[in-house]
Amino acid sequence: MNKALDVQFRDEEILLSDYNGDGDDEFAKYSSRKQQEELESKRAEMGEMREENKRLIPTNTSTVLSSMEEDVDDLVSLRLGMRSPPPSLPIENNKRSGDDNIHQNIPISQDSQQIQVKKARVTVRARCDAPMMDDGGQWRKYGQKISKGNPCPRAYYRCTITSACPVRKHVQKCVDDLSILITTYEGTHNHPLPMLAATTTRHTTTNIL
DNA sequence: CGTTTTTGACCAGCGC
DNA sequence: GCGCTGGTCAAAAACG
Ligand SMILES: [Zn+2]
Repeated sequence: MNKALDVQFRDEEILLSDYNGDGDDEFAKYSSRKQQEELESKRAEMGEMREENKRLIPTNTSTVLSSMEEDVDDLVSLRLGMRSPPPSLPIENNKRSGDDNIHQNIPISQDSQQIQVKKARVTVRARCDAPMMDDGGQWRKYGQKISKGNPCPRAYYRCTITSACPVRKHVQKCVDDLSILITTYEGTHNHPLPMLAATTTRHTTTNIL
């Protein structure tokens, strides 16, 4: 149908590299969410743009292509659009009321594999001219550096929705296509994210579905 | 007046 | 040990 979007989707893969999982559940959830979000955006591009979506993407058309990258190992293989729900892992959705669900049940060194699932890292490649796309979150820039192999500087942001949110993100222009922004989210929020959820044809319920 | 951005300083890790 | 690089801090400026 609408091939439209003159945007050339390079590839739509979700890039998700996860490192230690301090609560992989959360991480997974987060990722899913993020992906979903991205999907929404993408869909928006597709033409299903809804007001809410518009809200997310104000003035720039951003094509979101996510890519998946398993750095360490495939501890978690999340796939956009086709998530495989853990068989016996109901995940209570975000019952983060306590917010510290803490991973007390960490699978003890799974088979001596590297247990480095602690920090979630989600990289999203989006096409947009604006210096930064609005993902619906609140971020405070805390630094900027010019990397060596890149003409463009990299900006560092930190989540300010709550005072103690460990989530950081940094955006950088792609070297190949200056029109593409690479946004990398790192960490997991410890508070409910506003936004998202609306539109949803699906119930707001947290999904996981 | 509170918040965010800007920007150089500062620091830790790494390679030599 | 030294210098380079990437990442963060923090003071001042810029905004609303
Ligand atoms: Zn947050």
